[in-house]
Amino acid sequence: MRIGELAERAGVSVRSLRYYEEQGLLTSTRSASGQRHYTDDEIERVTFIQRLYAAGLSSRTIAELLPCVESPSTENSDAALERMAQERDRLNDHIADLTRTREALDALMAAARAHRESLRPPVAAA
Amino acid sequence: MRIGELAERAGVSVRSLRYYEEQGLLTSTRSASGQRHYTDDEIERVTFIQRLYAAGLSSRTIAELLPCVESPSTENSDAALERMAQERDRLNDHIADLTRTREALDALMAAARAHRESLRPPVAAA
DNA sequence: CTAAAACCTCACGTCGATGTCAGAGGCAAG
DNA sequence: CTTGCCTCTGACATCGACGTGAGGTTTTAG
Repeated sequence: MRIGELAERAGVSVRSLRYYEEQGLLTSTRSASGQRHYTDDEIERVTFIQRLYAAGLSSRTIAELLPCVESPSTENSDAALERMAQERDRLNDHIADLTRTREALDALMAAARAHRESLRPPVAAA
Repeated sequence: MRIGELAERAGVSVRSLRYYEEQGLLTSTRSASGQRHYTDDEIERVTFIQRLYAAGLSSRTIAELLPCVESPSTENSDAALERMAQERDRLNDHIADLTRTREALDALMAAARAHRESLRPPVAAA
């Protein structure tokens, strides 16, 4: 498929796909006229890239991890696996932090609701 | 305390504190010469602001929520509470997404390790 | 009193993932 | 062949939370 179709099916912009290629996250075969062509597998790859971006990884970091995804355990595997564990730990810490923040928001909302109910007469719970 | 001390105790830069004030997230009393002064309470407020930034909220969104923190249930409380619930939900979704990503990373690491062990002779687990 | 350190207000620089525009070529349908 | 849509490269624009430096005042330590 060509770049437009991949973009639509993966739910990203054409611009982003070209950017991923520029960053070494994605490859494409070129037709004689220079147009990029992709296989269906690339859809999954793109969504995974998006997932890593959403997890706060940079292009450079993703580029370090993806070879490990492609071909498990080549030469780089040792370093890549360590890098991966490191990013997993960072992500884990981040999740814990966000969870605490969510709890803080919950507490604030509970306090606000309680305060409001202390003002209005306690009608049947809406 | 003055801005430098608050910055150090809250673990942020002086620049950030001025920026927060510019965005309406933080207030300060000014001395005759124009220097900012803060109370101990502001430390907690700043760390909470940082927490919200880490949760992916923008300055503008934080500015909408903080009044609700300051004085629970003023006039704005109804809209602010809804805004808060909305952000909590967004955060919740984000946490779920990150958790899935963490699981994906775990799976990848497990696969890489398994692949490696299938090559090297199964020595005693290091 | 004096020098160092902290503070003030602009205001421009940065970084990373994308948007967007320009100018040119490719490809299928009528 | 032409019309219209897709694609190409290249390059500048954007946005948000700061970093950083200039140029000047205030506070503090000796």
